[in-house]
Amino acid sequence: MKAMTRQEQAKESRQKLMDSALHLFAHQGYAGTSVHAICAGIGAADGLLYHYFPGGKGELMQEIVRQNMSRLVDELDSQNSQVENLPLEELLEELYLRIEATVLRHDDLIRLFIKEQETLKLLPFDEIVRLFAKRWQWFPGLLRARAEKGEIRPMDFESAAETLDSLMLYQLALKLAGLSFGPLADAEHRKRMIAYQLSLWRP
Amino acid sequence: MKAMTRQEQAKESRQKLMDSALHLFAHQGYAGTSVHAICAGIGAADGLLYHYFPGGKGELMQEIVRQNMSRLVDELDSQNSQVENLPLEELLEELYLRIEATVLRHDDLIRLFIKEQETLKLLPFDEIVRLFAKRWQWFPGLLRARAEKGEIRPMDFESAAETLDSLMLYQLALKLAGLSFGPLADAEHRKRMIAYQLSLWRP
Amino acid sequence: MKAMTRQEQAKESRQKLMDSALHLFAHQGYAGTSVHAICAGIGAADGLLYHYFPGGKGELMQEIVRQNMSRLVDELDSQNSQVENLPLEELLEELYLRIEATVLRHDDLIRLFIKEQETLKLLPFDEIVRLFAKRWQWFPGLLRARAEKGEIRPMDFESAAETLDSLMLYQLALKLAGLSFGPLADAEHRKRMIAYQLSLWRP
Amino acid sequence: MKAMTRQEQAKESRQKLMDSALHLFAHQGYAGTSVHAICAGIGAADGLLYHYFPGGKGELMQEIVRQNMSRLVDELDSQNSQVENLPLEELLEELYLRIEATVLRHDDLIRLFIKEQETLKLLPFDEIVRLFAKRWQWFPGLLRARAEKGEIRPMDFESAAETLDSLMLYQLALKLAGLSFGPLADAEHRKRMIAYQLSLWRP
DNA sequence: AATGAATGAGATTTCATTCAT
DNA sequence: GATGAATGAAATCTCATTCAT
Repeated sequence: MKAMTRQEQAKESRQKLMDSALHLFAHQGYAGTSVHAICAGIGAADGLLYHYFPGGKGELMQEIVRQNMSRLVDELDSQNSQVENLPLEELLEELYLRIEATVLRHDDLIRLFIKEQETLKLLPFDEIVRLFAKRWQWFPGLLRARAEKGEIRPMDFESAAETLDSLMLYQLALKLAGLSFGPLADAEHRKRMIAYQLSLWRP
Repeated sequence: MKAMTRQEQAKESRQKLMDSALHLFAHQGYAGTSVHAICAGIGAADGLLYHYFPGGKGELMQEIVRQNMSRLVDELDSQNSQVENLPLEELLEELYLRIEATVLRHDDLIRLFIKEQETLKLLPFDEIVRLFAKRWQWFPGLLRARAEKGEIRPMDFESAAETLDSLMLYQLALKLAGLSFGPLADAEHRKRMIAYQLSLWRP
Repeated sequence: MKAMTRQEQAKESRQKLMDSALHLFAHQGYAGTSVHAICAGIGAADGLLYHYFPGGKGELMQEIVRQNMSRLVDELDSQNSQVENLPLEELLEELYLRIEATVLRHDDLIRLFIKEQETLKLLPFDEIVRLFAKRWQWFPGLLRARAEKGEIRPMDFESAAETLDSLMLYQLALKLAGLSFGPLADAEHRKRMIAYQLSLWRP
Repeated sequence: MKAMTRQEQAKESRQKLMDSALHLFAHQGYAGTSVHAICAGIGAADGLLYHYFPGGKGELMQEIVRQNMSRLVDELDSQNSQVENLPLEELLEELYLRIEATVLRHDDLIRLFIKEQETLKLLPFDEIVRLFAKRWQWFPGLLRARAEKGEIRPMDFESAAETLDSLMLYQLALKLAGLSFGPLADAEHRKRMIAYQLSLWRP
């Protein structure tokens, strides 16, 4: 391993603290996580946290949300590329897999939002609204395009898109909760659900 | 107010403590709620909690989950009566409204489960599995019956039922989270979603 | 069982409380014993203690010491009768056995004195000094009488009596402490110790 | 006062807490001593105790017994050196004075054992049995050697040693209890008791 | 950059005591 | 005579935070 400059060390310690804290906050909640636990998690003394986050646990929390949220937004933003030409069946499957991968990669952040809903107030709301608006335009548009090609029949594309989104998110929620009996849980079931949707859409 | 025997008063105090605690736990989390806050919530001294729950906050939590869960199960159990003969459109609307009413009535319990997922371990799992199994039989069966009457066309009824359930629960989740932009949120939108589903199902 | 008058019941409850408390005080100390434990010990509610001892735990303690101490003094007072004519060997054995029986009968009171030495201040000191003075006269006198009869040789009878007393009390202390390896613990050992003393005293 | 490293200061704080606690436990009992009193005793905040003894009062108690007991054992172990050649009279006096000095030096530990007999369970029993065994060999052996030199007559040396031990310990117990009227309490009395024993032993 | 001793506010818990029933 | 619900003061304990090293 290369020797580290002071600056690099500092950056690493800071990041480790944030990671340790995010994990603990996600699983035990903000109030349920002690500064001591966070520091012990990276083998450091309690005081160190205040070196990097003079505002204490609260400031640490804010930084965590800011940093991780911006990563998540970036990822979601570049999510829909290069699927538009797939056959519809594969496209739906691919969409789910991508969301699932993203959600699982940001596991702890999402758990944190669920556990501590006040943190939602820390979020850049414009950003998020923009994301949703984008999707609500993109997904129905994609379905409409397929209808125009005759692949599926005309219908209420917004409602169709929402139905699929709800199915995916509901499924992911079950997964995060550790409940295994949701509809899309395994490939088999997922394919069946997709087939069902497609059968209804077929012209 | 009627005169109360001492026993009744005791029971009421105990119940008030549980209600106060459930509300606070649901909104601030278990670790974020102090015994003092719980007791102050009913205008009692801190010590009283230990009179009724010698095991402290922990025992109180368990009792809350036990009691409220059994109420919720009872309610869900008797949920589907007297809807079977409605026109399909009204039936779907009625189903959603019933679930919504139940969920909102058990608002705090459900928030508690979401915030403190460990509490799920306190649950009577057989009971819950039974509930789900029952619904997974009942709902597809109902759709099948309608198909036999020619009201809708034949299809994968299990998948159809799951799709509707996911739509409803996803929607309720958004509602609990205070996010207003979900598909079924207002009557208008709800009717549109239902119309969409029915349009696909129509023979 | 005969029916009890109110008065008898009251007396019995009061006495039961004192017994329960003495036992607990003796084993867990005054500070380590809760009013609740005392009452639970006789299957009564906490409030009852204040019915009989309005001064609370403190008054109860005083009453206990007063009552039990006066019983103990009475017993010690009538302790030395009818031994004076026994052969010396039997006499010494008998003396020990009597003290032992008395001490074990007042087990809890004595433990209480040991644990809570402040309680000694509650004692009627004249009474106790009188007791000791009496014994310090009686026991050496008895030995002197035996010497005059030629049964043992002349010596410092006060010191001899003290030696024997220390032996007996030391032994009893070990017994109360649950330590089994003291000199007089079993009959065998006791006889040997007595034989040793007599061998020294023999003319 | 010399400058102290942080480590030394920490050690000292820890030790001061133990000393403060031992003293209070010995005089007011474990249950009768509050954490606040212990900390106030060294001018520290209450929380400090938990820094050094995360297990609280209980752990502190254990550590106290462990540490002080091992000191006491060490001292008792090296107790009998350089007395063996004294004239018997001086030897007996010296033996008592040594035990007395040791006991008074460990005053608080011994009071603690007396007050809280459960602490006896925390002791290293092998160690203690070894100590007693050692003394039960040494003391009678010493008397036997004197008999062989013709200084005293032959007798049951074990019983003789036990008698003396009981006399000494009984005496120390009275002293600790603050009762002044025991046989060895003052030099005068002590000499008389020793003279009495020697008079019996003289050939 | 990092430590961990020390603090003190506040959380949890225990318990003697009161009093209406 | 007896109960046990309720109180509130004090005890135990936790924890975020500070700061000297």
